[in-house]
Amino acid sequence: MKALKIPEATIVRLSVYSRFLEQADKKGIITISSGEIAAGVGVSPAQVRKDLAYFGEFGTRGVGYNAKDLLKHTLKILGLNGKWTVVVVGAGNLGSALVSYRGFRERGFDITGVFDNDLTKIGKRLLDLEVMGTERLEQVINDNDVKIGILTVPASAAQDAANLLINAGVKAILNFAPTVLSVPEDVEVRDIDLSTRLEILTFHLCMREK
Amino acid sequence: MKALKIPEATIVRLSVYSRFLEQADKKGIITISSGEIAAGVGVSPAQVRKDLAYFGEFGTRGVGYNAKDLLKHTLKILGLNGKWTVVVVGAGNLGSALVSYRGFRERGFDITGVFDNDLTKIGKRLLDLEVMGTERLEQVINDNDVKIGILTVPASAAQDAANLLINAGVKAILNFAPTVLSVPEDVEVRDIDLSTRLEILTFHLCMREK
DNA sequence: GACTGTGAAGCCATTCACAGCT
DNA sequence: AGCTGTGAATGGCTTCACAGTC
Repeated sequence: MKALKIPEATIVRLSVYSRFLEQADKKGIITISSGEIAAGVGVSPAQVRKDLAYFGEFGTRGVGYNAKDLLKHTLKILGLNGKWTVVVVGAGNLGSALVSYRGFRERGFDITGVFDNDLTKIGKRLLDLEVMGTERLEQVINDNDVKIGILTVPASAAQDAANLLINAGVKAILNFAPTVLSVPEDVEVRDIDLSTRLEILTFHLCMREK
Repeated sequence: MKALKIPEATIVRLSVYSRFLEQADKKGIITISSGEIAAGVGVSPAQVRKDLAYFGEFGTRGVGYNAKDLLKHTLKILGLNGKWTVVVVGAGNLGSALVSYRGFRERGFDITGVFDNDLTKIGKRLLDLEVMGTERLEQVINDNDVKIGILTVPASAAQDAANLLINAGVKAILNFAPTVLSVPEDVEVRDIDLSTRLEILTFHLCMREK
């Protein structure tokens, strides 16, 4: 079992398999084959087997995988055997929506702080949290051992906000601001660029009408 | 120049180049090189040239690209020379946030309807829109020639909502529900799975501490 | 001298096909 | 007979390197 160079696409699919296995397990399914998983998530059976094989031998030849077992393995691989505390910087519409997003909690993510430096937003209540000024960012991050930050500030404020997070000890950033962040190489960044996502669709719509 | 098989990654980058060029143009920059674009968006100069070359010869050897010109080309390629009307299905926190998301309007996307079948949400005001019941979906889509739908409903409701959109004539769906949609092959779907995005980060955090 | 456009090379991910178990 | 695990083949994207142009 060698965990040397794993394709990012494999990790993305692993997350999807993991959720699919959760459902299967809930339905009482005991044994599941690569073909069944593949059909459920829309990839090829060979892809499922290859992806899993990066991390070990979880199945039984001639039989398949034990659903509950494989679920545990996928969660472990993704680092989801435990809670993660997360902070959100940017308490606009998007940031506020993410604080209430159930999908995060269901997968073990706990948002422990929301920050903004807009005075009109500070003090606003979101679920059981109150929007704080960014001067309290460092303290909250230290107190709760936060390793992950979500950035939902305007592009113009994104680099500054990222620097605050990084200085306070955050090691991973999910960036919704449509801008390229520069960060030290021990910090992981992934972007979610909402407009770009829509533009992929418009591109294809245009292609088709030819 | 033939536009036969263009990598999805190229389209994603094109969207990023396009936004970068908008900023450059705003700053009064007339001429820009592949190296400058590359530095601005974090890719290699060769990648920039290769991406652009899929669609034509936009530059001048020995000189570079005309910023305004190239901007226009990229927008045209992405289908952004004009407005796109969009509907949002699911008026929860996330759907509501997207209705107000400025990034969409800045790139020519106009949200013309928000729908839900939760009676407590119908009638709620979001900017200049009022949340409607899904029975009015088809009419709004037809009246406004809507080709794009954004899905922000729970996973359990996603396939039904997608079917409504497709039956009404929508040809592209941006799906935030963590589930695999089945759609006819003339409909484009792209997923944004927020939890998966975070899980990529936790995976890497776990790798690192070894 | 500087920079684009592009064929060729290199690299990485997916698919194939089959040996190995049950 | 059925299904996993995997080396080999394939396919596709990125990088290289240079000819072509200003």
